Amino acid sequence: MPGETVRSRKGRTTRNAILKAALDVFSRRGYRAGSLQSIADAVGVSQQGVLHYFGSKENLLVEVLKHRDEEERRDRSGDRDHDSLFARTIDLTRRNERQPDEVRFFSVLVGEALTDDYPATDYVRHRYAELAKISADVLRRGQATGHVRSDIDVDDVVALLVAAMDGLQIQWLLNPQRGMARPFELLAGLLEQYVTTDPGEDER
Amino acid sequence: MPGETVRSRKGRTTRNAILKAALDVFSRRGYRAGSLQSIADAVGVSQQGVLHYFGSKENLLVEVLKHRDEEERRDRSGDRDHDSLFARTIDLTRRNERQPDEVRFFSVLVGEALTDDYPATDYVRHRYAELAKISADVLRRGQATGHVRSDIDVDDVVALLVAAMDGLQIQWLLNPQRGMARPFELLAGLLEQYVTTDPGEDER
DNA sequence: GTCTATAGTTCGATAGAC
DNA sequence: GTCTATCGAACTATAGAC
Repeated sequence: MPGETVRSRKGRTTRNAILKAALDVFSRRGYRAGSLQSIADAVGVSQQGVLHYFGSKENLLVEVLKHRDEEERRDRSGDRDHDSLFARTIDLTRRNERQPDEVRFFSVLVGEALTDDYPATDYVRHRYAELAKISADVLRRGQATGHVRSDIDVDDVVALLVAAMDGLQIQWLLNPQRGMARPFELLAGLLEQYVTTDPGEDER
Repeated sequence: MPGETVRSRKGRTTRNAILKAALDVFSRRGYRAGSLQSIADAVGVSQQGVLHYFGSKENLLVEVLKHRDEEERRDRSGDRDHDSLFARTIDLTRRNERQPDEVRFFSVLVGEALTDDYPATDYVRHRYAELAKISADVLRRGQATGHVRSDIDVDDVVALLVAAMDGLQIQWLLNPQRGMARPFELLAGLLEQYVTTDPGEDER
């Protein structure tokens, strides 16, 4: 049925255009202050046209998050297993510096997720938990193979690494002149040394 | 004129009650989503009563920020000059763990400040610039007295320190079980060592 | 699939009585 | 200093025509 195919193709592209516009609007205004009308205007449809595809504003946010998750998984697929956690995270920082809209989208989202009655707080919490688990597992594998000291608190290291990335993103978004890379590489270097070096003599 | 005094006293306490309620509402809902009505309800006045004292919602935010700045200055007044930057920041972290509402207020505010047309973006930018300047100056004084290595980038160290604090606050607010102190003390220890230790032999 | 019309809220702000 | 009344704007969502 050619008619069906054409209609569904058109729906697809419009749907994708809405997803892209929604990311942009939510990035520039946040979810709460970003209106369906402004998203619709960016795509060239009516506000009701947006709701036709996604049912509600909240569901639109959910779909934007799913879409971003998929694209992130694609970005990360180039990660090499033998790279250290810190080398991988530096790569991520460099990639992020090339997509400020996506970084701002998440930074703004996290801020809103700290407030009450926010539809994506559970998503954000889950996202942090998952990222911490993946990162901690990398370090634990290093401990198993003897590449990482076994007397360090892996969770503290991971929390610090993730925190630095979040905080540097904020500073970078507020003042893009200074990049994120150098302070982050400073931390990565210190942590790399910290997790691999033997403890001092007083510990043995 | 006793009448005048009584009236003005009443105004003062109501005004302060509004400031306190506004911090609470903005902390739990953000500035944009936090309504004057909910602030008024918390104080026990009408929405117009709030506007009587502050003129506009935006001005109310400005006054809340001024009020917080003063209280912070008071908190910091106990800082001892001979403490290192890192010791002072650890103290700040511990103080912050005792006032989650204030921490959330600023974390949410910073997230909103990343969006367009936000009335406090300049304030937030200025706040970061000032904090960075004060912190960098402490390290530079250390360089002048020989306590801090002179071949390190002070700005990178400060950016990293501030970033870690911001990021750990986010994680703590999302999941209060794990405190901020331990990962932050890990960083403070690494940085303390980094800024004071001599460079490796390859540098001399 | 896209539109118009519109319901139903909520919000910040102004005017003016007491 | 605090209130009631009210305006005007913005927003999400539903109903239904084409």
